[in-house]
Formats: sequence, structure tokens, C-alpha cells
Amino acid sequence: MTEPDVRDVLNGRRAQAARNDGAILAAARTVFVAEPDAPIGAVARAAGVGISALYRRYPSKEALLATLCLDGLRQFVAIGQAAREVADPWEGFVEFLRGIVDADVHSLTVYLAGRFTPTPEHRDLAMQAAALTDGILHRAQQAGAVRDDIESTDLPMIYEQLAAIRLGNAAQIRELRRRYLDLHLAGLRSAASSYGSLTGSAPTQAELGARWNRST
Amino acid sequence: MTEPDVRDVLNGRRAQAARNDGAILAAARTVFVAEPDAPIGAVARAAGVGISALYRRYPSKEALLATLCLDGLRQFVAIGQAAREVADPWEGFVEFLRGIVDADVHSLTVYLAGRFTPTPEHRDLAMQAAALTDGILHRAQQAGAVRDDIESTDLPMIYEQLAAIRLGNAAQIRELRRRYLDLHLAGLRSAASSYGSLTGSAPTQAELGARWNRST
DNA sequence: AATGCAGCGGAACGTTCCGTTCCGTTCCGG
DNA sequence: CCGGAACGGAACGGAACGTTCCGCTGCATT
Repeated sequence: MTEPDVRDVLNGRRAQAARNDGAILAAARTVFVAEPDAPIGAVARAAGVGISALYRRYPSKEALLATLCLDGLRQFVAIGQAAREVADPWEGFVEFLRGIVDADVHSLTVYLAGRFTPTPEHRDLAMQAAALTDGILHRAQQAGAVRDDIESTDLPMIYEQLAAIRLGNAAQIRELRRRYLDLHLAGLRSAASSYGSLTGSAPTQAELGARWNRST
Repeated sequence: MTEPDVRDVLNGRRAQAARNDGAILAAARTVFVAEPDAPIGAVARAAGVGISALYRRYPSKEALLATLCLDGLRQFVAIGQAAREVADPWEGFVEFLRGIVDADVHSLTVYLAGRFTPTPEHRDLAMQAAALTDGILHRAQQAGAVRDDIESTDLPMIYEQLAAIRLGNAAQIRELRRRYLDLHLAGLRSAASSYGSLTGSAPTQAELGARWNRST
């Protein structure tokens, strides 16, 4: 039972298993982002493996979704931390939004939330994400770049809108989302507030958090 | 078999049937707008009738959806015609978008499209709707109110984004949609284009029309 | 070379869900 | 008083899906 060095098993049964690990996660990502309640067989087909290769790694569909969502949350935090390092507040803000939208992190987190019972780790990362959003937005607002009547809970709603753009293949979807993110950004600039104030108010954190509870 | 005057049968079996007609359509509207692939039993429950009351009026679920979508298209055209009559081009444009979003016409048309085989009447009304959109947008652009790098196929994408806002009850959804429509409008104003041009290009009419074909 | 078993593909199973049909009942209209 | 229109809801048939299970393959160890 001597564990062989990873570099020594580039082929063979172990190596295929290791490759399947990645292939299954990548396939699951693609499939569930495109169709949040796709059957688990679609993931297996997209990964080019059988169903049992899935169940060897994840005890249930729910566990797979939970893992996927965890990955998405970690990605969200990483993007936020990178954007916080950008010197110019507006540039950092833009890079933040672009990063979230390009990676389609929203489809991996909120869309999947409610389809599994979240762990404390999920909640913890979600709070980190909210804190990052807060900081990046407020910095841009204090610099006078983003209009003041925007709250940090407005941003998830913008992600949600952009995530709803699902026209054509993946490449076209990304292109279209960039286009409409540009439009959102034009509306978010502080000078744009001269066209009139926003009616109503942003959702509360509690209302946003309610989406993590199972419902359907 | 003398058909009695409608005003004479405010109660009785015939009257209940007439009332059910409206109740069923209203319930179907509410239910399917909230959940595009809700079971037909949910509509019956929301209308307070049995399932057979539904099947007496519509031979299948598909027929009910087709009728609902037809209503939505007619509503779209009516809103567009009203907006065209507004003297100020920008005001008309705004009223148009507000009307579509408030009535949630998008959920009744595009969301339902693809779930039934469309009739020539559907296609005809859809073309009228596209023509109206074209006219209202171009008028606002020629008046210098809306930025020039917007095409008429951008507007359905904006509806789609706003229709994706589904947080809380119907009242809160409407309030939130108004808020984010305001944000979109700020980005659409011609002066907002000074913040930078839009990347990519709008979808083509053909790409938008593809959503009417069954897929899932 | 023999052998044990990790890993796998996919058929099979049980369950849930949903559209549609059908039957017994009610009660208006003539 | 009776025929039948309208209705409520149980029953049916089939599709879809998550999960389990079985038989096979081929590497690793002896």
C-alpha cells in the first residue's frame, strides 16, 4: 500500500481516476451552469464517464452541487480580493464586476443555492463575499466614481440580471453579458445619477439570504 | 336554446361558467408568470376550480399556454401603440419600457415561447411587436435622447434581465424591477455613452426568434 | 503468472410527478 | 320533473430522475 509518487502514474488506472476527478467537476460546472436542474446523467455524459464514476466520488447529487457551489464561492472571494488590490477605485470596481460576470460565478452560487442544505463553510464564505462587495463598492463611492444611491445589495441583483442572459452558445453569452455589463456600468457612474434618482430601495441582506433556503 | 342576455344570469350555472372563464385565465397568468413550467393542477388550484373545468375550455396545456402567450403579445402591441402616441420621444420610450416591465409581458411571451408550437397569429403579432420596438427606439434616438449604439434587439435583452428579478412577493418584485429599470434607463441616455462605448454587438433578430422553437 | 480489487459502464429499480381521461354528482333550464 | 351541461377529483399511463447493483476490465502486488 505504498502511495506512489503522483508524477509516476501519468497513465494507468490511478491516472485515469485522477483525470476523471477533474473532468467530472469541469463537466458538472458546465452542465449545471447552463441548466441548474439538469439530470445527473447529463453530467456523466458530458464528462465522458459512466454514472458510477460520479457516485464513486460524490455520495449524492446534493453533495456534488454543494462542492460546486463551494468552488464558486471561493472563486468569488478570490476575484474580490484581487479587485481590492487595484489602485484606482473605479477600475477595481469594474474589474470586480467583470470578473464575477465572466466567470459566471453567480450561476454557481445563488442559482445552485436552495438545491442543497448549505454547510457552515458555505455561510462563512458567503459572508466574506458580502463583506468584499461592501468594501469595493464603498471605496468606489467615496472616490466619487459610483453614484451614492447604490447599495451593496444592488450588485447581486445586477449579477442576477446578467446571469439571465442565455442566448446562443457559451461564447456569445459571454460577449452579450459584457455588452450589457457595460450598459449597467454607464448607469452606475455617479454622473449618471443626474438623470433622476432610483425609485424604490435595494433588497435587504436578509431577503437575499433567503434564497439559500430550500423552497421549490 | 335561446341565449339569455348576459346581464340576466349573474348567478346560476351559466354565470359560474362565465366567471370561471376569467378566473382560469387570470390564475393561469399568475401561476405561469411566476413559474413557467408549473403543473396544470396548480392553475386549477389557484383558480379555485377542478381540473375538469380547465379541460372543458382548453384541450391541452399547450393550448392554454398558446392562448396566454397570445394575450401577452396583444398587450405588448397595445402598450407600444400607446407609447407611440406620447409626444415627447424620450417620455414615450420610458413609458414603453415601464409598461412592458410592469405588466411582465416578457414572462408571458418569450418565457412561454418554446413550450408550444406557435401559430401564424403568434408570428404575426411578434413581428408587429418588433416593428413597434424599432419605431419607438429610433424616434428616441433621432431626438438625441437615447445613445446611438443601442439597437432594437437590445431591448428584449433588457426585458429578459428585468424579468429575471424574482425576489419576494409580487409587490416587491414590481418595485425592484422599477428600480433596476431606472438604472438601465440611466445607462441608455445618450449622454451616458461618454463613459465608453459598448463592447460586442446586439443579437440579431434571427437569434432572438430562435427562442420560439421548441428545444428543452 | 496468478490473483485480488479498485474503478468503471450502464442496465435496472423504485419513486415522484404530471398531463389527460373518466366517472359520479350537482343543479340549472325548460 | 327530467335531460344534460358543468364540475370535482380520483385514477391511469407514461416519462424522468436519483440511486443501486452487477458484471467486466486491467493495474498492482505477490
